[in-house]
Amino acid sequence: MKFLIIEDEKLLAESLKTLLEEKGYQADTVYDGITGEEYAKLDIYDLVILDVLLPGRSGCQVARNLRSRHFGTPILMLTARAALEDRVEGLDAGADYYLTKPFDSRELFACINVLLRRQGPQVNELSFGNTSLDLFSGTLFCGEKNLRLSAREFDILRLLFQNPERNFPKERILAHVWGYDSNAVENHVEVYVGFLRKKLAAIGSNVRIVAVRRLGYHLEVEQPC
Amino acid sequence: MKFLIIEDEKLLAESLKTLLEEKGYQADTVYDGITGEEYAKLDIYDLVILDVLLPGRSGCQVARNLRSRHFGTPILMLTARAALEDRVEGLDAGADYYLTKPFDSRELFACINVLLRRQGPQVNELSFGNTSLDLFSGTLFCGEKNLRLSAREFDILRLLFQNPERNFPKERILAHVWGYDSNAVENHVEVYVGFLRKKLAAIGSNVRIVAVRRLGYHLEVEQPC
DNA sequence: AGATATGCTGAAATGAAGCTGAAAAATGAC
DNA sequence: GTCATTTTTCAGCTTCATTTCAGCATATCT
Repeated sequence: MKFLIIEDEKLLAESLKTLLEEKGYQADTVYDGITGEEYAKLDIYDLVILDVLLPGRSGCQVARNLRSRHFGTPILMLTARAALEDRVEGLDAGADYYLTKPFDSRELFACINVLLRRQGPQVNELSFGNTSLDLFSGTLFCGEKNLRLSAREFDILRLLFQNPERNFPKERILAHVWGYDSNAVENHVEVYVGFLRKKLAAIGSNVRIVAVRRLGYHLEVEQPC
Repeated sequence: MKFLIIEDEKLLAESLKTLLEEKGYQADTVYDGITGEEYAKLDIYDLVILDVLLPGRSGCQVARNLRSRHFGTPILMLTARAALEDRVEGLDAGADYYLTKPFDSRELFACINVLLRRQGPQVNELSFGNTSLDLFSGTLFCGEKNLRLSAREFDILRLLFQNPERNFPKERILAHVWGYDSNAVENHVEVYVGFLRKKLAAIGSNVRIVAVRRLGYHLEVEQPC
């Protein structure tokens, strides 16, 4: 679970990061709107904490830009400005919750829980075709057979299982699984897709990982002829 | 779109109902927690507006009971109690937003929009005629049939679907899809338009790609003769 | 009508994107 | 330390989306 904190008061940003890390979350901090928007666009975060008053580009503008590009991650907007107009503007810009400084850490965590909870009920198993992926054990099930996946294999397959029909470019898989700043190359994804295809075949799954050139990978259920 | 208002101040409940109906929503009002919970369990509402201080059963208790039964409808909690403890308790109980009375109607609608915005699966598509283009999967849908597009086909058709009636000169399509500095020639566009016309026909679409000499391509819905 | 420009199409060539097997390196358990 | 497993690297191979091209069709102009 990884958070992005966009907040120019470095002291507050760092104390937020510390708070989150104490709860076992990861967090990246950036200090201006333009950089923040770049980071958010990587689409590797589960929640964005966004200040309104920022150098470079206002939080509202950042939210609007992101939402216009169908950015789906929850945004928690944070600000000292309590005026009604600001709250309405923030929410209309695409924020999912508006919290006024100073706030209590319990309230912050209550909000975070709400936003993460709304991401859909906590499932512990994803299914597609005749196959399911156990999220706790990282095990692939198909009928009686099952197979343990390695960490990387699991991360990739979970991403695909979450949106089976959607195309995930290698670039995005790299950012999601290896991290945007890693020096992993696209061939890593190809190799792992190879591993996963073998494992799917080994348990007799009818799920296929299909490559669409330049657009990425997605899942399909094999059609019986 | 139907709302449930659980609020014991009848005056406020009715004015909320009126406000919502002015915006074209339907709303039912109930005045105590126990009845409210019964109504909510019908699971026919798109959003529940829930007061905290209620006769019969508190709003927090209602929310907790509902959430423990996997009640998924968004809950907007409404109250005069602004204390931190109350906000945290309300959110932890399962509310999705906590609004303090007195509130402005603009703020109320901003919240409602936030809560309704997140409903439904993440679908992102452009439609024209009887056909739609899924932007996540690069798939063309028409009735039951669907077809995946290649990267270039997808880029071109997305451009056309974004402004169906507008003419796009080949030169502009080249710049947009192949890039300004590419050495692609106009025949590439012609060839791809050919591919796309075949695919549109294959799924029975009534969308035509029409060429206007010198002006470019645009979309039209085929008129039945 | 004839000439010219523009758009359409099927088939073949090409090359970048993706695949694979094997080996090396890293990690972690014991 | 060993051994097993996972991850990374790499070079050669395959394949299919893209490109190329030649010829045909249709619109526009003189």
